[in-house]
Amino acid sequence: MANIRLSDVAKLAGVSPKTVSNVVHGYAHVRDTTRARVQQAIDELGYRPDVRGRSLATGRTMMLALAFPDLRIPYFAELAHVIAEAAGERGYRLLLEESGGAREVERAILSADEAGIVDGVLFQPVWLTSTEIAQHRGDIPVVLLGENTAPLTVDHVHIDNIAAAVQVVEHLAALGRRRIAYVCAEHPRPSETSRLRLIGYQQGLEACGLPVDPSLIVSGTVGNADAARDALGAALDAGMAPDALVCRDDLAAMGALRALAERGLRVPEDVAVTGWDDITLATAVRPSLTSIRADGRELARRALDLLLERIDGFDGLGRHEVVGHSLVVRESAPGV
Amino acid sequence: MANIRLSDVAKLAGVSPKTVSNVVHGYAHVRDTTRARVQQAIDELGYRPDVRGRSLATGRTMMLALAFPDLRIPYFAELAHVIAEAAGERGYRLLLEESGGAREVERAILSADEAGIVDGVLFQPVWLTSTEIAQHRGDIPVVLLGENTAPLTVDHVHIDNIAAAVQVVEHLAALGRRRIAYVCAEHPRPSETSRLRLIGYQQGLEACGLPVDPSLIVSGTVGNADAARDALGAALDAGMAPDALVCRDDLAAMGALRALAERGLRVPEDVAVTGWDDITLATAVRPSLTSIRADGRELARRALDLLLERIDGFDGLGRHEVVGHSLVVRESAPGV
DNA sequence: CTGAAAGCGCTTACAG
DNA sequence: CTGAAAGCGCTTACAG
Repeated sequence: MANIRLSDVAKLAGVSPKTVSNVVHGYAHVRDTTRARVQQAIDELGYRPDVRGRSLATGRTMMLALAFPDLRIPYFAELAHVIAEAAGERGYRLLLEESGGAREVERAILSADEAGIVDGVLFQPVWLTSTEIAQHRGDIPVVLLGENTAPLTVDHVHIDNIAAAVQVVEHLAALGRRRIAYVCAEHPRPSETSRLRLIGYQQGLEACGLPVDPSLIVSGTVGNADAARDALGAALDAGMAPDALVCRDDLAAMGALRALAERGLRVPEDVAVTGWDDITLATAVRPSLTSIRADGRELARRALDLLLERIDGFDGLGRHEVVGHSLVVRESAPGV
Repeated sequence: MANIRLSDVAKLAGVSPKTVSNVVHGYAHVRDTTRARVQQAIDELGYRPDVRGRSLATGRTMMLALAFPDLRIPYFAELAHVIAEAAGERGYRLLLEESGGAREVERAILSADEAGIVDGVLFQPVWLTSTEIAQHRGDIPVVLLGENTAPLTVDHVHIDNIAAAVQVVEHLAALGRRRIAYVCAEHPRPSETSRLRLIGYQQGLEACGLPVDPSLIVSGTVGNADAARDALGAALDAGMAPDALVCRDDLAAMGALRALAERGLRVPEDVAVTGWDDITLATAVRPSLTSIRADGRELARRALDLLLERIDGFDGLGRHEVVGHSLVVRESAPGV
């Protein structure tokens, strides 16, 4: 069963390839009778246009890549969903690429040794430095996502992590909490995301007139609830006695919830807890999580707009856009 | 900055396109000096082969699609991760397509009105019937995932849902539980997945000599922890008094945990709870979830093997393969 | 409003 | 071991 080509349709309908193409793309200025004849030939043969031919001819693949650490981390899966949806609305398919949070994979993603797969890349790096990013993927447009430092030449969309962290600390301080710990800080070197959240945490403490106490910083692996549970558990057993926890993300918060419960500490009565990302399951755990929520749809919209402008030829300096966030208050750290 | 083509490399190296192609693909039988000269030209020009040209010429896109309901459901995100990894090992990229669990989108996925995007499709349908599936996607090979009924002509990989559900019930019965409820059954019409799990649930009860009590079936929306919490909560408030819960999936189990805790019921002392899928977060909640775990890597391996055989021209009847599963015992329904 | 020709970037027999 | 030619399936100016 050989594939049916556009020329087969043209032959059957008795028109030129160009006319078939016009009908397929719904161009105006095709005589109605001609259009009907072509459409009938298409239906009769079961013709389905081949995107490779089109792509080679137009130079566009109508496919975008989204590169990020790991699909198994709920925040990224949910982000991918939103971006795929937004891309679809703009006529683009979305190809997901997982870096595994590995520096060399991130580098490989940017230096893509094959061309013609996607028209542009949305990239959320963890480890790549600004300089490395500057030498990007052939000449495919790239827009950076997340709280990294972006080179001057590259577009970048993110939320204000520092402000969000300050907000979290202020919320906890307003609840009367004084010994506000941070869980987990990556060890030994924090990612840019972690760094900004830590800065905001410290800034928030200072703004509230609370002492910054290094013994309240819990180090540990990020992106893993069980690791957070273990790290916090060890800290608690070693005598740390916080009355609130700023968790780096909701996964850490979930692990923290376990560690606290296992030690008979009540949330929020004894220890208030906040998460970050507001993943779907934040409302499913008990107590439900107070969390920082980025405006995902807005993030997707802005990032895509910037990327499509690049694809359309915009060649100016990198744009840096800040997307809104909010503190969603739930049981784990209720309002006053 | 026009793209560099293979012919540019050929010209610079002073060889034919064929030779460049040979070098790019690492074919043997290219003189070493020639290879070196070509490689130097490639590096010098920064040549990156264009996959569309290759794809058009070979007929292969080296891309596969994975179609399923929703990336935001942890089980699917984790499945996608495993399959993407396995596909990568075989030299294929994976394109994700979300159906949103909508029948018409599922149909559109299978009848794909564009050709040349992927070489084959891994498809986990929710609503499509066997007959509808039989008329599939142009002539692209399809392998079905999950517990649906597959047409005789289509390959199919799944776990034994009925046996797994029986196993769950037997585990709970061995703990001495007698009033084992099921959460949630889709209302009004269950998906094939739900149907099989319900059958196994009933079969398990009968095997254990326990009465099948329709009042212990909680109906509700699937794939949403909060919906499960509300549905179970309403049932409990209406007087249902189970001593164990077979939850349709881990999300339902998480919702159930909340509903129980909110009513002062202890898990597992008062009510034992089991989930299904063994998502990563199953170990993060408290109590951790006893859950059915499909062998995901095996599932990915078998499904991909079948699909690649089809792509290579195998044209026999549909193969149906059953992949292993296990009951992972944790706190929510411990061993005896 | 429609047609004929060239080209997008590769690979694949077929010669040599 | 390497070359020249044709073809994969589309679209895009350019004519008419």
